[in-house]
Amino acid sequence: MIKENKNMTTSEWEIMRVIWTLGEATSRQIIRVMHLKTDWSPSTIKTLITRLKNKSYLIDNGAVRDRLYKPTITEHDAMTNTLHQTINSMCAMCVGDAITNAIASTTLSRHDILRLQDILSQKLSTAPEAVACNCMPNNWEDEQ
Amino acid sequence: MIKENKNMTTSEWEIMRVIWTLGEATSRQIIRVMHLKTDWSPSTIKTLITRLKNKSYLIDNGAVRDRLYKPTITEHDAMTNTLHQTINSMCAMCVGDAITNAIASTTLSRHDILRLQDILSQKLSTAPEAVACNCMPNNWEDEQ
DNA sequence: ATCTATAGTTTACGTTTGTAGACTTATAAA
DNA sequence: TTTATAAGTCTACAAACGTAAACTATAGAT
Repeated sequence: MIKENKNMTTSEWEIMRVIWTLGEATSRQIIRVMHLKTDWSPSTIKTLITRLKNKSYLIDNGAVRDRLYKPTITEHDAMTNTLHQTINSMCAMCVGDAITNAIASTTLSRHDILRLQDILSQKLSTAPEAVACNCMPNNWEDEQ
Repeated sequence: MIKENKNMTTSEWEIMRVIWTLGEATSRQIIRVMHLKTDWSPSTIKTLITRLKNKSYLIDNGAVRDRLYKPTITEHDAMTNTLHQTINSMCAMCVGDAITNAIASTTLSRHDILRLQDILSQKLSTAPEAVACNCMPNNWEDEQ
C-alpha cells in the first residue's frame, strides 16, 4: 500500500526536518531529538516514519535493525513545492500583497535579500499594472 | 459544537474564495459558481458551508431561506495567516531561498514589486549574514 | 389550498491524521 | 545460553475530511 503523491502532514513534516538536518537517521536518533521538542511517544514517531516511507518520502537501507532512513526529496525542493502549492491556492490578485507581508516579518540573510532584489528588478520591466483575480471561473457572470 | 481556531481545509478555502470575491453570497450562488469549476455536488457544498460556519469563518444573516453568508475574516488576513503558518513551519535558514524561488515564479504587479523593493532595502541594513537553522531543538547535540 | 422546487439539516461512510499500545524479534549484556 | 532492551510491525481508535444521499420545511406557482 505504498502511495506516492500524497502530501506530508504537518507532523510528518516535523520528522522530515530532523532527518533533513541529519542527512540520514535511525529511528532512535529521531525519537531522541523529537523528545526534546515534543511530547510525542516513541510509538507515534515510529508510525510517522512508516507513513513517510509509504508516501515515498523516506527510503531506508534495509537493515533489519538500526535502520537508516534517508529523504527522497531535498528540504529545499519540499519547501519550494509547499510554498508553490500554498501560493497557487490563493487569489492571484492579492497574493503579492500577502507575500510582501510575509517577507516583512521574516528574517532574511543579506544574500537572500540581494538575490531577491536582483530578481525583482528583472521582473519589474515586464510586470503588469495589476494581476487579475482568479478566484472565480471564467464566465461566472453569464446568465444561465 | 462550534469550534473556532481550526484551520480551513483546502476545499473549504475554495468556497471562501468565491464568498470573498462576492462579498457575501447565498448557497445558491456559491453552488452555481462552484459548479463551473468543480464537479462537487450541491450537497457537498452545503456541507462545506456548514463546516465553515462551525469553524466561525462564516456568519449568516439568520434568514430561514436564501440566507446570506459572509466571511468573518478578510481574504487578505486569511492569506497572510496561511503564509505565515507555512513559512513558520520551515527551516529558517532555507526559507529565504524558498521564498525567493516562489517569487521568481509568481506574477507580481508593479506596485507589489515596488513595495517589496522598498521593504527589502530597509531590511538590508540590519540583515544577518546568515540565518540559523531552527529544525532542531536547542542542545540536541548534548550527550545524555 | 395544494403542490413543487429547493434551501437548509441530518445522517452517512470510507479515508486520512494524530496519537499510541501491543506484539515480535534481534542484538547486547550477564 | 538465557535474558532484557528496544527496533520494527500490527492493531487501534477518535477526530477530521472529502464526498454526498436522504430528509424537512418553506416560498412561490397553480
